[in-house]
Amino acid sequence: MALSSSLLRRLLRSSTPVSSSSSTASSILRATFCSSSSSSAPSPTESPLSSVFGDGAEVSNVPPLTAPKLFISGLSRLTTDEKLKNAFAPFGQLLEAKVITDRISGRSKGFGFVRYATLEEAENARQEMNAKFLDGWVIFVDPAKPRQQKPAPRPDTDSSHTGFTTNKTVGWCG
DNA sequence: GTTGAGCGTT
Repeated sequence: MALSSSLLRRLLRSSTPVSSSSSTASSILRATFCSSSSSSAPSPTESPLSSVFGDGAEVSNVPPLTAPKLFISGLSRLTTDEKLKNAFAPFGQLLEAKVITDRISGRSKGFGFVRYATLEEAENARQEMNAKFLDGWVIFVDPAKPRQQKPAPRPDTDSSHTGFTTNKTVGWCG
């Protein structure tokens, strides 16, 4: 089933810590893989959902990316741009790989961005690096949202200079 | 020196 990394993250993070304080991520991964593997759900009756989706429509495949830009979350605070770059380098040509760091504290915020040359490389890297270990933390790869669509919208054109002369034009016809 | 929600600077 197609599970958004965000949702997964929420569930994992909000869930109470396991008894083992050591391998928290391992259990998470195992749970993730187990859920997708165990398709032997004893359903007494046919699931209505399957009929809704119709035949031919498979939910197992995730929708393709719309941009070669990926949003990496779950990074360790020790992870830097270089580590991220080295981690996503063998999956394609990285046009840009940067870990977002707070300008005040100067440390990584825990997420970063990677941009590939083509969507194929991005998809490959995403499917290959999604829910993988990096610096001891499980990272999640998701399509990045556009930072700013239109930075400078210019609705006005002729009202450049402060229009005070317009008053004269009106003419109060007195 | 560090523990966890989220989308970056030019």
